[in-house]
Amino acid sequence: MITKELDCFNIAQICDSGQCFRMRQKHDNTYSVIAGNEYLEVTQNGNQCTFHCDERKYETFWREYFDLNTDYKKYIESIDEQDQYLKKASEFGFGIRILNQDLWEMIVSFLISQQNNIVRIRRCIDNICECYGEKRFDGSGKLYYTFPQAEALAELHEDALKDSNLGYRSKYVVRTAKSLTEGEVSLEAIKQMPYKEAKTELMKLYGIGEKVADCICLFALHHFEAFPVDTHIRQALEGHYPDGFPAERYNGCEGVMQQYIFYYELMGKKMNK
DNA sequence: ATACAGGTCTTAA
DNA sequence: TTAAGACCTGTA
Repeated sequence: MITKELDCFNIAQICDSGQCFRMRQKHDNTYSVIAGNEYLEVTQNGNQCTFHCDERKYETFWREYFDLNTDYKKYIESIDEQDQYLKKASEFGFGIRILNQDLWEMIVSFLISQQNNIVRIRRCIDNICECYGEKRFDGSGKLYYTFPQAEALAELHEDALKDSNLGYRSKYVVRTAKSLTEGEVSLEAIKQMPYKEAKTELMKLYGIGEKVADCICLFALHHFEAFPVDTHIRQALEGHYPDGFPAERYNGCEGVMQQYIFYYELMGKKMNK
């Protein structure tokens, strides 16, 4: 177990920010997450964060995963004093971080996310992990499933994932898996590309449009200049930025601001009611 | 009941 | 180039 005192880190906010669909609340202050081949539980009390793993795993995997080398306070402090809306949003979601998640997993996750709600997205991803992923046990015997490889999904019939509750998105995932295993598009190449090139390349995949491509760029490739615009963000922009979001001012960290806004729109409203 | 979820693709003007 | 329609399914 590793305990750290962390600023701008709140596991509950990260869990609810809708970028990782394999993170859950376990108990009051404890959350679980599955990433790559690993399972982790995190307990947080105030600034004290306990990672239930050994130091080596923390240093070689989870530190990078949670983006703990990045100073988010710097981004929050860079917010325009005049912009009360963004200031409130960042105060509300001060502990959000942009995770470093697996590229293939984010492609599938955000293909599924379109025109969908977060509860069902989670269920869909659980389903395909249990159906096509591999069984694993963590140190204390806890069973979990890894995210399936592209090869496992590429061989399916285009409608096969309807059984996993994907609906019409089934063929998007299967065809995309095929494109990747056949080498039509290379994930390793995409990882080396700058933002705009990577986005263009991702949009060659069936079912990936501008919004989903931006989510993938932000959550897997760590391109902070990506600013995904979905229905919630569009509403917020119409209400608070009639002349457009001041992207120039937040050049290079638009995606971080997007997350504060998204979380504030999603969770802030829920708490008002 | 009807609209809407972290949209994209297809088809027609 | 733009705009309407279709698309799975669950929830409020």
